[in-house]
Amino acid sequence: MEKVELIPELLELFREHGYEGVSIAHVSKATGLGKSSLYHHFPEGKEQMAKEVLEYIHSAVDQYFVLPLKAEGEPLEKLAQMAQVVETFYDCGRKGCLVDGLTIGEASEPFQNQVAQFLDAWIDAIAAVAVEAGLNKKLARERAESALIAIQGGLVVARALRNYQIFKRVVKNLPRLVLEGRY
Amino acid sequence: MEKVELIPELLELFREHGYEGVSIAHVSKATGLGKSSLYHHFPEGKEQMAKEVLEYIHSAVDQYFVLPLKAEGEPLEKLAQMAQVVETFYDCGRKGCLVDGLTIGEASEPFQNQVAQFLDAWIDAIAAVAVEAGLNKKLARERAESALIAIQGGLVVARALRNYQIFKRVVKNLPRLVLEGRY
DNA sequence: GTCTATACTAGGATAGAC
DNA sequence: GTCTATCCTAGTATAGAC
Repeated sequence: MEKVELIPELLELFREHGYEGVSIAHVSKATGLGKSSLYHHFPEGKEQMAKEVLEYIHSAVDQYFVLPLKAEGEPLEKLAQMAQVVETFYDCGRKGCLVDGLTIGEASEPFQNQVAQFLDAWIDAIAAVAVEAGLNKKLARERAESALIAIQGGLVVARALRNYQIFKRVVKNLPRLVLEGRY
Repeated sequence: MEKVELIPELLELFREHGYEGVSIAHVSKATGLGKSSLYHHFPEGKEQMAKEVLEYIHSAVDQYFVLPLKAEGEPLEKLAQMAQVVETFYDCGRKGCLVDGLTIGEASEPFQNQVAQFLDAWIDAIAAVAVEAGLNKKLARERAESALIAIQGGLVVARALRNYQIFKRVVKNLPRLVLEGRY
């Protein structure tokens, strides 16, 4: 098994169970590799696993969210497409999020910078689209923040109530939230 | 130390570290009680601790959020007061939330029902105020859900970016979010 | 690169004295 | 009701063979 195939597997584990909820034994079972093989690929253990997952996520966010938003296109249309990808990525809200799983607890402290980085990059890209659509900079940033708040909050509330329709509604309204300020 | 004084201490621990992030040793240190004393108060161990914290939170939500919203008063005014209490309760977003901490990971499964219950009670109370203000039932429910989504998402994003102004803005806009649908 | 075996630590929980 | 001492399991990590 190539290391590059390991990372998406680890991503699923971390976003489902959070950092402290994932044990090497879990990873071993999920990947089919023995503990020693895992330490061969990740000599610094679980912390390194999380860090490499975050690098992977950062580049995925760039590829699937940031770059398409920066491409040519109608603002509303680009946001609608982003919403589509968000829905898929989070499996309609069932999947949970790294922002959540990797910021809770003191064991998660080493990841805070990386999490903040990709989140900020995403917010910036949305804000740029809002500016493109005619909003002033300050308002654009606020709306972009609100979009991420809606996504993250939608994941938390949908999971807590086990009602994934809620997440679908949130995602569907994302373009309007950014461009009109409506939910 | 009375049991009733232990619960708020436990609440702080769980919302800061999440369920799996809290160890009995942590609890012992934070409360000053030895492990055996803790098991005297909570014979079923950590799981019981979390459950009693959730009971405590449920009654706190009733007392501080649900009842005031059900009392006589202007809808906008009642929501503004709720926002005030939310800001205090979460210490301007610094404190983290049980909905988060007690729904991540499989070890948290026993708490899902309790979490869903108090969250739902809170949403219902907000929706009732929205109906009072003239919104139809379906829209009122959606706006109330959006309010909780904004609170939870605000906590997650503010913590991740370590920018607590974001949470303050979210909270300040809560009444408008519910009654006008604006952020 | 993967395995088995093993060391070591931390976490959850209990027994029994005071 | 609290303590010390102890048990057991699960978790992290490493050694060394193949």
